[in-house]
Amino acid sequence: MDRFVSTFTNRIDAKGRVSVPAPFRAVLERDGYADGGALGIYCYPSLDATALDAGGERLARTIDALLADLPSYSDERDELSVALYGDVQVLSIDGDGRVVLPAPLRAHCGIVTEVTFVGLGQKFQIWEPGRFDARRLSARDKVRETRKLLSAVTTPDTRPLTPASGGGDGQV
Amino acid sequence: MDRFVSTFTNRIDAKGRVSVPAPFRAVLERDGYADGGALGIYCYPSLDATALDAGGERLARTIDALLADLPSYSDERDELSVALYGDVQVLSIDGDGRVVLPAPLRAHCGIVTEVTFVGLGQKFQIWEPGRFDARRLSARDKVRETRKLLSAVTTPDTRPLTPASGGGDGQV
DNA sequence: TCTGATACCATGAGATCCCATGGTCGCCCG
DNA sequence: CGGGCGACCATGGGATCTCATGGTATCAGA
Repeated sequence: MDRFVSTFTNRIDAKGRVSVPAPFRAVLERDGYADGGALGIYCYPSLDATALDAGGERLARTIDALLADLPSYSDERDELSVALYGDVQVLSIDGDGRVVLPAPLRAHCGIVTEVTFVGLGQKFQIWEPGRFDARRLSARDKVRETRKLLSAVTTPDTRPLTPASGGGDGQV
Repeated sequence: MDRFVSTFTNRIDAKGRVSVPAPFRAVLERDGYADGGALGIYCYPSLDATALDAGGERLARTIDALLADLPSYSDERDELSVALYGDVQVLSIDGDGRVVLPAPLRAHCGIVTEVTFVGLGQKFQIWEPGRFDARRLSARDKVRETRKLLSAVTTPDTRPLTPASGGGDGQV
């Protein structure tokens, strides 16, 4: 399976366009087409970070799967759908491999002139470079602490240790 | 599969016309024709929310399927039929991609000059922008609450290793 | 004839596409 | 081993087209 891996920082132009890193585009192409025939990415504000979450068709299917379990015509389902689909934007990738980041999404992460793409395996995130730096540092510390904790205590509670990941993240 | 995704706010004119967002129209076109050859949408007041539910042919078939499960001539089925079919209107889309929202439907959601279209995957909803804002916030909170539950249930497989990422955050 | 509704037309702003440029990396040939 | 050639990729700008929105004309029913 192809994954989104490593980080790239690209410049945003006056029209709000950014090049999606070529390796990410390659993954998206295998992943399916998110924009009715053309290549595109699903993108939405992260719930607990000042960043955007993004991915391809597979990400969308994950959301489908979440909602499929809930009964049709329940208010609960509608409400979750609002958050899961209502906040999502489909950014279509143009012939040059770029997407337009709409102003509201940029505002959510404080993006001005540069954006950092961060591979997270199944999906990737979009950050303002400065904020991501800070995040990265604090996350490293956290991972170290956690590791000590885990090795000290014999029973790792809930979740398997994944070296680079600080928490149980990963699917929508 | 095509989904209704993201939100759009459009202006309503003196005749009660609104443009259906172009991406939604694209989905409807693939979805089938709801108005005997011309493009149209099924639309009815939401059961639980001050909004309208709307969709194309697929939505209609979903309702059919729902009713088919209930025993014929049962009270429950009759009630549900009335609730689901009784208030349904077929709004036909004109050559410019607009529909006319009848006054009763507008009244149900408190719509005056602007309407917000919210993609919910299989269907979409029509809101008065102000009321939708509130709904959106509560929906986001709800997802936050439900998230652990969801990820516990739905974690497929794939916890890919993400070398470059420090942040173990960022799911939905 | 009057009224309400539907279809047709016009326009401006925003988004999309296409082409051009510069820089970097890898490869091949000298 | 070094130099040069070519491909790929990020970036900028200009032209074109789509879309939302307002207005006018046409039609049917009352």
